[in-house]
Amino acid sequence: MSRSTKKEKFFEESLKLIHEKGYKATTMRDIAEKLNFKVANVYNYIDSKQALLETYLFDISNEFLESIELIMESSYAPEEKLRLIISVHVQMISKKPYELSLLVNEWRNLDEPKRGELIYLKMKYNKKVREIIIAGMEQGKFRTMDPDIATLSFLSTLRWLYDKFTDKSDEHSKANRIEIEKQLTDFIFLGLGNR
Amino acid sequence: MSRSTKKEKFFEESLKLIHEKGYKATTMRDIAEKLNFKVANVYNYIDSKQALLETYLFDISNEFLESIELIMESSYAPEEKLRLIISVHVQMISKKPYELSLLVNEWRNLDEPKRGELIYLKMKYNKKVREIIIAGMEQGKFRTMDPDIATLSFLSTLRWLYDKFTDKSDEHSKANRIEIEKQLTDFIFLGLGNR
DNA sequence: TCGTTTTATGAACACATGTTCATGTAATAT
DNA sequence: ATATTACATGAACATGTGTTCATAAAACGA
Repeated sequence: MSRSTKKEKFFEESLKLIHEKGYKATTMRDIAEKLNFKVANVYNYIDSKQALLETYLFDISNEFLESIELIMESSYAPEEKLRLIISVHVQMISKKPYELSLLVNEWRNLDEPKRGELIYLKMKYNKKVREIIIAGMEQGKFRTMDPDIATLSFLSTLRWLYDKFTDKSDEHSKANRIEIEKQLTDFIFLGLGNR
Repeated sequence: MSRSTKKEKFFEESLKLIHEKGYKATTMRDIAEKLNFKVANVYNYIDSKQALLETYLFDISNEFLESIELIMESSYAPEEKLRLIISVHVQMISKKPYELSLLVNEWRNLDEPKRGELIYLKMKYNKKVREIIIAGMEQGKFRTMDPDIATLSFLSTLRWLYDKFTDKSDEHSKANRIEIEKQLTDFIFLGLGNR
């Protein structure tokens, strides 16, 4: 097993464990056992359990924020911006479904002050989406509706996607990813209704 | 403080604690402290921590399933059925937001076999929604799209509502509840797009 | 008032868990 | 071949946690 692969394997397996059992329910001994070594050795890979969680959450959060900031600063129209956001989400989820799962489910297990920092990042992200939606309404491109509910609904639709990619019961190809993006975009802009 | 109120208070405060800290992170001592008594006394209200979680999760699940079964067995058209489901969700969430939060976030902390049982109930529910959506598509009332994505998106939009009702930063009246239901229904059937 | 139920407590136990440390072996680089 | 880095272990510690038990006030119904 090559050099960096060992550390990668560690982060990969730990991530999956935390995803499936939850952060609090996953013990350092669980992680060690999954990797076929003893507890003490875990600390050659990471400083603490808390640091492990932080790594996953902030890495993925920052990656997300960078994307949305680029989109925000572009001159695309609101509708195009939302399309891009959907696209980024689907790409991200197809590449890092377990990280996304943690971001949804485990952020509150962060200790302060990291917890506050992450909440701040999340709020920042939500506000940007909200701005885009409001802009779209003002330009008459989106239906006029409560901006909070619109934002919440939009984001909710994207949040649960990781389910489809962490679920081992079926396989997903790249072609599938593109199709999912289309399906989602249609749902968000057109809804379930027929015309 | 009257007789049953004491027990009610116990379940109410425990519920809020678990909602805000998470099941694993909430200790029996936390609960005792919040209610101004000592740990041992907790066991005069509930048999075990696990039993506490089970109570919340299965009560709310069954309540949900009863509703959807009535809806399923009715002769309403698919679109009306979905409208009813949305309505039930919003009502439920406005009445029991914390229970709903647990159902979304804490089900995996159940020990087997209860965990499996709850997953089964959830799948049962999802399948029924899926059936309605497929029926609607076949009757040409809904846009034709991937039924899995449609189902997932529909449910996702409803799942996160508890956020709005557990968030202490703003107040919610009954009037608000009706309006939220309308907003959500429109989002789901019409999407964000203008016509 | 007396018996019963409800509500409460301190003390203790058994076990799990995050972490440290001193030490050892295997792999790699120079 | 040797120095350095990566990977691994056993043992131990401090603390946290769910739970039990014997017991006692307090509240309540008769």
